[in-house]
Amino acid sequence: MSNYYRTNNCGELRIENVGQKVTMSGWLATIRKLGGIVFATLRDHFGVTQLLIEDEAMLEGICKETVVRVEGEVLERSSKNPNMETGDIEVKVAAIEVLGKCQSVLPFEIADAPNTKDDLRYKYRYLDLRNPQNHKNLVMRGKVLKYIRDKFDEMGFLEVQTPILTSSSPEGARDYIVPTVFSKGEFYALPQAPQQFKQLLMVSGYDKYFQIAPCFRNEAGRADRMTGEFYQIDFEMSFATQEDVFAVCENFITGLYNKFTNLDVCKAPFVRIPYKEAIEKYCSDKPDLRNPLTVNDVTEIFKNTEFNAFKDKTIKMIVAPCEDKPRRFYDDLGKLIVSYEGKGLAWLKYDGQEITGSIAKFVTEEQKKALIEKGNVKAGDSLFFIADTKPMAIMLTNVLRNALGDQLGLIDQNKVAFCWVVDFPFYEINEETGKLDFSHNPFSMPQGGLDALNNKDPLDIVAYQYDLVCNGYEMLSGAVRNHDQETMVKAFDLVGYDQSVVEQKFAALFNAFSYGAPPHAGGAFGFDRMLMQILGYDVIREIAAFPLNKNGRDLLMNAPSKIDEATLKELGIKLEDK
RNA sequence: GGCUCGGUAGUUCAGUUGGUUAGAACGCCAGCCUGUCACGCUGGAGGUCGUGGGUUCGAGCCCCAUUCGAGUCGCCA
Repeated sequence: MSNYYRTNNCGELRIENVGQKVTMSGWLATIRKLGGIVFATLRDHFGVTQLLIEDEAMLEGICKETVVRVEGEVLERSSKNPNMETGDIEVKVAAIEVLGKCQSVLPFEIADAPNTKDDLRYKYRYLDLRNPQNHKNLVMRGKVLKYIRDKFDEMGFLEVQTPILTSSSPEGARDYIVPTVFSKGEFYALPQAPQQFKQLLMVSGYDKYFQIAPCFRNEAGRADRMTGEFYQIDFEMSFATQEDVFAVCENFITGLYNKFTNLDVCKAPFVRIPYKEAIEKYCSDKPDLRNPLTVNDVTEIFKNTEFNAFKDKTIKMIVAPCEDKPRRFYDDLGKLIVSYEGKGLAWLKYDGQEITGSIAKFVTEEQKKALIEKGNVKAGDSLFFIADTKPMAIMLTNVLRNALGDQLGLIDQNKVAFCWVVDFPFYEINEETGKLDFSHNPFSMPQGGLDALNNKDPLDIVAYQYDLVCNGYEMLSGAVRNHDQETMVKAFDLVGYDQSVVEQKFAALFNAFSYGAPPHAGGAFGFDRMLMQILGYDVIREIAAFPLNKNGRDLLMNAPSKIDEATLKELGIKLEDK
């Protein structure tokens, strides 16, 4: 492409172009005046090229980040810069034209953008994105999106766009609601996920669907969780089993990570860990398998203890090599546990001969022996104990395991460890009501089907429900769906809902299943979180073009914002006085 | 909604037990400088210390309230 503005972009000129007359346009990234001679750099989407300006007067009134068009000749540099792709050449400028003026004082320096406070960066995101590293992240996002579309296409999936304006869903997160002039007092909701639509597409016979789907949840964000809106790689397959889904995902995800990272990606098929085992072994349903530490349940060993802190508690133990760790190390871990509302952290040390430590005097010789055997304790190991109610003990032990792995340097940052967590329980006892409730997705298929629902203890039923976990992050959640009306009615019956409730709450899907639904299964990857990991960030907003802050505020466009009285009236909305 | 941390120059930060005129680096402006690439040197401008109260002879610093931001818990099937 060659036009008035440019014959070449700022990233492409090399030594073989020396002697050519060129025109280039871009932003003046740096200006270095040496007296009589000026070096500047010109930056665009493609790269950076050095300009040589022999008459300082040509830059009169022009400051950094001004958009200019320059004409000149490509020269070989007398002092080359091996750190620059275009570092062998420079363009000797014959003429400069200002295309876009710039203020002399910027809110922050472009080169230093990543070190600026986030709120300022997002208010001036268009400047922040000029920073070459930040700029590249968005380019990578585009490339990853293209890879995903190509790959799913290649695997036989059809991309279908499902509605953004839809109805409020009765479960899950809070919805964003949207008023309309067509019907005062009624509202659309933005989809939290295209769940029902994609299942309906299976009923329509599209066989394999996918979508890079915008999803909306009216909940506050976190460092690793987008506020408001985010994207899922959503897919569904007809006539597919759980294993078919796993094969598709493993093929896709290993290909993706191998193409876009230099990390050591574990080979497919990935380890499958039943939910129950994950909780026992790691105290987590999303274990970081790079962390070699595992959990021992030692409740039995302390069954008759006189130690008050352990009495009638669930007691979990982690054994970790902590030789040479100072007292402070243990105290800080204790503080961490307390910050999660734990009572504290008990610990012991083993030197090969003796067991000592904070709670040693409360532990009998017999118990010490049993602990050493149970935890396969070696000289130099420390034993950490969490004693609490069962749910708290599990939560706290997970915190402890992650902290130990991190602080003892046990986690290989170069590795990508995937695993499937499978066989999630279908039902659980609701903590508040004490009644039976769905533990996850009421639409997933209970293993054993109708027969299991009729004949098994509900708490023993597991679902064809699965999570793909990567380095401790939940990367995908999915299920084999329940596509049978009778089974669905029974599933809801067990938690006390009669058929009318199902018909009412999930009318479209329930009705559709009465017109011939294929067995189907699928899932959805969290796209943003995946990309964050691929690009090596731990703040998810970094990899979105124009992110909301954690409170859902768009600092650049100033959204959400008030709307005028006339519009409100048209929508039939009255605001409460504050 | 709870808890923790933070808001001082355009930016990133320092600011001692409360005590003269609130500092540094980078950036900006001016001058000098012909091979820089984090150019260099000299000088200069730039601050309602988030906001509102209070304590005190005196507050960037202590107290109360409030607001904004970050992290986290709740929440996110």
